[in-house]
Amino acid sequence: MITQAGEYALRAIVYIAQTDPQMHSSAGTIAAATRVPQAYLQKILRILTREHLLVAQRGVGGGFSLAKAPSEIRVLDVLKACDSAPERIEKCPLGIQGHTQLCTLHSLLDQQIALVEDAFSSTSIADLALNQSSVPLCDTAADCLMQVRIDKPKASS
Amino acid sequence: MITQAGEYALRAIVYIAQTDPQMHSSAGTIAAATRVPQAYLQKILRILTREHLLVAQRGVGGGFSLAKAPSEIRVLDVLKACDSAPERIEKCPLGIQGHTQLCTLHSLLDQQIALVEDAFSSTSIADLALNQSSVPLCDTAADCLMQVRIDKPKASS
DNA sequence: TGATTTACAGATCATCTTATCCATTATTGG
DNA sequence: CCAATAATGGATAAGATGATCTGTAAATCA
Repeated sequence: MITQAGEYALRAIVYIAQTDPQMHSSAGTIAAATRVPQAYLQKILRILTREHLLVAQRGVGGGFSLAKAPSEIRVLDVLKACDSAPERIEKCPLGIQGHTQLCTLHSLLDQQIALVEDAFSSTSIADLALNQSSVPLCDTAADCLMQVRIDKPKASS
Repeated sequence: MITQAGEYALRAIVYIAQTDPQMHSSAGTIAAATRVPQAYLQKILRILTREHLLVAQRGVGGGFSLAKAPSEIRVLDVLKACDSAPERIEKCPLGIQGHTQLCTLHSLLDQQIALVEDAFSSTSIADLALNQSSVPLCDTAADCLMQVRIDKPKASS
C-alpha cells in the first residue's frame, strides 16, 4: 500500500506531534520510540526537513520538530515527500494511442487509488496524534527517553 | 498500490477472458497485446497456471486459457497468486507488547487496505472483460495477432 | 577555546523486484 | 521420424528500495 519509507516517515512525524512542541526530538530518540533503524530514519528525517515538514536543530538539545501545526500537515503531504503517495492513473498504461478513456480494469484500479488518496488527503497529523480517545503509536515518550539513556553509559577511560 | 507483476497478471487474464474460450493464447500473443515484456510475462503466466487460474497447453496451437469461468475468478485471487494483494495490518507493526489494539495511524492505514481488499474481492474478471458498454483493455485480438505475425519473417538460410 | 552533541552528506552494501536469456520438454503436423 | 511451436526451468543481470557506515559541519556548554 505504502512504502517502508512512507510508513517510517509517518511514524516519526506522528511521534513528534505527540511530544512537547517546544522540544526537539533527536533522530536517536525517534528511532528508538518508533522502532525504525536509526541510520535509515535519519535520511528520511532529512527529506522531511528539506520538504519543510520538519525543522532541524543541530547540537546539544537539538533534533527535529514540526514546521507547522499538526492540523496543517496532511498524511498525503508526508507520503508525497518521500515518494510513497499513491499515484492516480492518468492515461492508458499500455500506451495505446486513442485510448483516451481508461479501460474497465484500469478504471477499477484508479478508483481505488482515488479513494485512498482522498482519505490520506483529508486526514491530518493532528487526527492521528494522541488524545483522550486514541491509542498511542508507541510507548510513552518518558519510556523511550529512559531507554535511550540506559543504552549510553558514561565512558570511563 | 499493486506491484508490476500484479498489474501484468491482471492485464493477461483480462485479455484471455476477452478471447474465444475454446482457443489458447500464446505468451507471445498476450505479451504483444498487453504490452508486457514477453519473457517476464511468461514467468507470471507460469505462476497463474501453478495457482490453477489458467491452464497451459504446449505445442502448436497451444498457449493459455482460463481454468474457470471469468465470473469465478476474483481480482483478489489474481493478485494473491503473484504476492501483490494488499495485506491487512493484523498487529502492531512496531512489535510493542501489549499493543493489542492498532494505534490511530495504523488503524487508518488498515482501514484503507480493507476497503481496497473488499473492492478487489467483490470484482471478478467477468466484471472487467469486454461487453457492450465497456472500454477495451487493448487493441482488438485480430490486430494483436497480425502484429505478432509481422514480427516473425520466415528464415531464409 | 575545546569537548560533546547532533544533524548532514555521500559512499557503500544488501535485498527484492523486474527483466532477460538459454537450454529443455512436451505437443502438433507433415 | 523430423521439424516447428510453445510452455517450462533455471541462471543471471539490471534497477529500485531498504539499510549501514564513516566522516564532516554546526551548535551548545563548560
